[in-house]
Amino acid sequence: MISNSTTAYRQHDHHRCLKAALAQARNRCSARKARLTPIRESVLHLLWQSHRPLGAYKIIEQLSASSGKRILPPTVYRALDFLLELGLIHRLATLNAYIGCPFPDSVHSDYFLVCRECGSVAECSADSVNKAIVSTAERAGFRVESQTVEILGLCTPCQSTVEQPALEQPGVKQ
Amino acid sequence: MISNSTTAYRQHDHHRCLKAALAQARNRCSARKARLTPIRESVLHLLWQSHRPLGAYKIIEQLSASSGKRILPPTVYRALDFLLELGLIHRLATLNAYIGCPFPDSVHSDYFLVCRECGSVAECSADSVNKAIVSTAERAGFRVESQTVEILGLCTPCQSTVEQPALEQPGVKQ
DNA sequence: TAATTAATTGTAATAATATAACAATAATTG
DNA sequence: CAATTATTGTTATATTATTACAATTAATTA
Repeated sequence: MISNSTTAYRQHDHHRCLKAALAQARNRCSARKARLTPIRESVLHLLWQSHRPLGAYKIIEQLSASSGKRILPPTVYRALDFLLELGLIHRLATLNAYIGCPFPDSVHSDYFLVCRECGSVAECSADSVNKAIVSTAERAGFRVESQTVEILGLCTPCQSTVEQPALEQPGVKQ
Repeated sequence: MISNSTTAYRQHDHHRCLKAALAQARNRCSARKARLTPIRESVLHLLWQSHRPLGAYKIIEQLSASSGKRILPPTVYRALDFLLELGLIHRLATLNAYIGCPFPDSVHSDYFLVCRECGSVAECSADSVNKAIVSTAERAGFRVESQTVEILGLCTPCQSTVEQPALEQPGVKQ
C-alpha cells in the first residue's frame, strides 16, 4: 500500500510536499517533452497549497487575484486537463474538485480518503482493493479499464474532534 | 456477492425488472409512510426504462414530453432526492446521472460496473471489496462512512463487439 | 366535517461546473 | 526567417443543480 495519509491529515512540513510535487512535475514534463508553462505551474502550485481539493472556480478566483488580471474558465480548465493528462493531479468526481497527486511517478490506481470534517484528502493505492475490485468484476464478466473509488469518512485527528454518534447502551439510559 | 450483471447487459424480459422495481418501491414507501406520488413514480419508471443511467435533464425532457406540460428542474430534482433518500435509486458521480437500484431491500454498499460501450450499468455488492476498502482505510487510521465505487470498462457482450487494443506482438510486425 | 397543519408541487431566478468556437500570440522547427 | 505547432485569450453558451417563495393538495385534528 502506498499512501500519504500519515501526513495529509496532520501538521507537517507542507513546504516539502509542495517542493516535491513541483520537482516531480518538472521531471515528468521534461521526460514527456511537455511544457510546464507559468499558468500550468501556478495551477499545480495552488492545488498544492494544502491537502484539500479545490474546485475549478476557486482556482480561477485565486489565480485572478494573484495575477491581477481576469483569468477565464477555459484557461484553467486547459491547465487542469494538461495536469490530469500527465497524472500530476486527479479529479474527485464526488466533489467536482481537483487535487495534486502525491506520487505521480508510481503506477497506481487510486483511491481517495475524503475527511468530511477537515476536508483533507489522502490518496492510497492498495493491491487488496484493486484485486477485490477486479476479481469481483471478473466474476460478473466485466473487464475493468478504470476505477473511481472515493471514500467519505473521518481521518484520525477528526475522529477525536467530532461529536460521536451516541452508542446505544442497553440498560443505561440517561 | 449480489449483482444484476447477468441481466443488465443482455437481452432479458425487462418488463419484469420494471415491475419488480415498482413493486419494491410501493412496499418501501408504505413501510416508511412515504408517498409515491405520480411524479415520483414517473421518475422511477423512467429510470427503469433500461439499465442505462439518465441525467436529470433527460428526465425533465422525457417527463415534459409524456405529460404534455413543462416540467421544471426542481420538480425532478425533488423526486430524485426523494427516491435517493429511500434508496430506490442511486446517483452516479462520474456520470452525473441516476439509475434505479435493483435491490433496495438488501443492505449493501454499492459498486457500479459502467460499460463504456453500451452504457449499461450493473450494480454489485461484494464483501471482498468492502472489506478490502474498510481494512485499507483502517490501516490509514480512517473511519469509513460511505463509499463511491464506479468502475468503467466493458461488459461481456461488448468485449466481443469492440475493437481490441492490439497486443504488442514482439517479432510480429504488420 | 371544517379548520388547521403539513407535505408536495409550481414557478422564476440563478448558482456552479464545464465546454465550444475562434482569434491572437508565443514557441518550436525546418 | 518563415512556417508550423502549441498555448493562451475571449466571447458565448451548455450542463447540472439549487434557492426562494407561491400555490396547491393531502393529512390531521378540533
